[in-house]
Amino acid sequence: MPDSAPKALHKVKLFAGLSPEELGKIEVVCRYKRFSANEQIFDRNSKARDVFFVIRGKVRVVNYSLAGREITLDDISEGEYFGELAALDGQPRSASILALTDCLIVALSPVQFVQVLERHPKVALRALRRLSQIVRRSTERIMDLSTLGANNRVHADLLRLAEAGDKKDNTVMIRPIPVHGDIASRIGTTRETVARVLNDLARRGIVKRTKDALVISDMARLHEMVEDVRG
Amino acid sequence: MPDSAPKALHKVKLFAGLSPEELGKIEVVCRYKRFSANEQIFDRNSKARDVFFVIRGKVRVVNYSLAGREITLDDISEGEYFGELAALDGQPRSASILALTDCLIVALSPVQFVQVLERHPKVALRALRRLSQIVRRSTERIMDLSTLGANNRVHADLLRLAEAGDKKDNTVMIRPIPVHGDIASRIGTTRETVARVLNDLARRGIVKRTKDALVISDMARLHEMVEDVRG
DNA sequence: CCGCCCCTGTGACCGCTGTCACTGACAGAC
DNA sequence: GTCTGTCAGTGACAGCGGTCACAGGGGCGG
Repeated sequence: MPDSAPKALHKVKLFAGLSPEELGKIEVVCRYKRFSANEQIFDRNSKARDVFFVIRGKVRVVNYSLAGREITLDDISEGEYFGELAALDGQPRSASILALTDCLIVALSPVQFVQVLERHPKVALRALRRLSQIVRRSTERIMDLSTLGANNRVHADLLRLAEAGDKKDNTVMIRPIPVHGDIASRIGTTRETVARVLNDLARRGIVKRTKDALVISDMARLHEMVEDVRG
Repeated sequence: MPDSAPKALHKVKLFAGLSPEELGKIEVVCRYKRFSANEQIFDRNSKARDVFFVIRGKVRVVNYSLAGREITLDDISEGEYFGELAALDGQPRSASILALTDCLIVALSPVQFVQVLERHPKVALRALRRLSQIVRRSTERIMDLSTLGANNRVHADLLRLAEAGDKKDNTVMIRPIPVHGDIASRIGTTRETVARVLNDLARRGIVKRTKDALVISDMARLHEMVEDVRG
């Protein structure tokens, strides 16, 4: 067992507040796994039902259209988890998981997972809140896809990225510079469209691309551009 | 208190398995409400956090774009509930609720709701499974919106409607006949597009409209039509 | 320092589909 | 029976944006 084995679970926010003994009991029934960047962790429709906790690294929840188009559903960071859906309802996996970086993951069987939830109401509540969050994000996305055009979706996505950036009044630095293809895959359009929109915004002086950051210099105007067409 | 007051909660599937006394304890802290068809039950972004159980009637979860376009997110029937998101995470409501028919609803405060979940792990698990189901449906929808054209989304929606219809080999009766505008609002397109697609399918002999049902006479072909363009 | 590969920028084309503007059916109200 | 409102069917049109095809550019391994 690798050095990181003992007490990897203390990084898992879902289990915050559990006593060390309780954590230990869970830990002994977990299996450790390592994945390298770009490795597929599991595939949509596969049969296994384990829940996976990301101890180190970052993974992406994706799905592919039959045409091969890749749609990003979510990114999952250290301390979070994935695979609950199948563990909870016994259905096949609803999406595929891709390691974005080298990862250390621990896997818990569905039966054990459910036991933990039953024994620790606080944990169950935390799981409920997380699913709530996912539902909220999904419905926002459905609204965007249903009511906005492709270029407004780019604007909306920039605003979302800006949430996580270095804010300062009307300007925000987004770092690292997002890859166009990634944005496209999140919002359901093409790399080309993203590039065109970004350049259009640059020409209007709303965003700027520096060496290592994407700078939104006029958040207010960006906001308006989304609202306008929604209206 | 109306005749339907005593023991309305036994209709709520979420609480299945609770003893009559336990149910009673929950029931006494509930408030009864009636709504008429087309009445707004609550609005997106409103501040109240109650969970609502549908005792009789049917409601629709909707959202409106700033342009006024109505997007249907889900329909909720007797025995189900809505409003959990806000109750769980304290955020504003993520969507509006519209009564489709006259309804009898009981409301439970967020605090009480959470207490029930904490005291009854089985109930919490059921809630988790329900959210899982919602997440699955949402991601399917996101995939459809991101990868399919408008008319293929109509095909896909017909297939979904067919799931709930009278199946018999290759033909399915869908009753009552869905209103075009409703389909459009679910899949993010317009009434006109739905009409055109349906008539196109009729001309090809794949669906037929009878007095009181929409008959899909060639499920297989319909399936192919979706797969083809996905591929 | 040379290739290579991944990312970006842009033009041309054209098909899908949303919008607008009507017509027509049907059903319930009075 | 007539009126009115809701739902359905269809044509014309234009514009968004997906697709294809290249041209750079910058970083990294060897």
